[in-house]
Amino acid sequence: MNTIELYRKLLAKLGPQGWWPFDEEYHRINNSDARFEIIVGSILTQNTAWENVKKAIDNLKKERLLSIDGINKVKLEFLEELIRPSGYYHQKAIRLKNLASYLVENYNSNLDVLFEKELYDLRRELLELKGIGRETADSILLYAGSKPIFVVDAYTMRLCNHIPLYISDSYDDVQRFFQDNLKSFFKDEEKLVDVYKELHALIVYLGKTWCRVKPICNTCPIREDCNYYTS
DNA sequence: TTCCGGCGGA
DNA sequence: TCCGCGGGAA
Repeated sequence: MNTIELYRKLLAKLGPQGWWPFDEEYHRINNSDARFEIIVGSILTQNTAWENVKKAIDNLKKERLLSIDGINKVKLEFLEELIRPSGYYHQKAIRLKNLASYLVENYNSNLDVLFEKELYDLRRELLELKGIGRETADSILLYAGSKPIFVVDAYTMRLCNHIPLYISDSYDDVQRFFQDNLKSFFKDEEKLVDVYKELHALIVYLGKTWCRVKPICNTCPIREDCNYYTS
């Protein structure tokens, strides 16, 4: 079992996951607000079930506040109220407003300028912001910016240990492992970005459904390749 | 009760 | 490295 096989097997068994920006809606309206929505989602979903994030995003849409200027102008207390379903709403409201004001002041609310920056320069820059750690920064870069960077999360770590695919507790090491493997196989950068997007989504689904803290191995789609099940 | 597409602070 | 943050659904 290697990263390529993992990708192929998960895609074959589970199908494409339809994460951003695979939705037709995001292809159709490939504008700044759509990209900003991905950024907002990546912050709201921090340790939070996606269903709850959707409610928060719907609330923002309903109030027509799901834009850089909208978040920048809205009162903090009202923003908290709108995003309450996504949990941690005090800190997440502050994180959103920090980010929005940062985008207004430094990029004149223009995400195209933001994503023109070199990948790792921009990554360092995003990590400076309060409320954006490695996973959130990488989600923003990959899903909103279509930059070639692989998102690692708790599921990825667990899966790597169970198979085992690569043993490490280091986010950076696991990320480098996936990227080195996949980019040597998928030479075309656009394809590589799509693989990064899809594989992370597939791993999340796998982790949410089978490879949990208490794994449900007997129906897991990759149990035959996993040492955790076969031993 | 558990778990969720983490993060900052100490 | 551990802890608080937090609502919603199973």
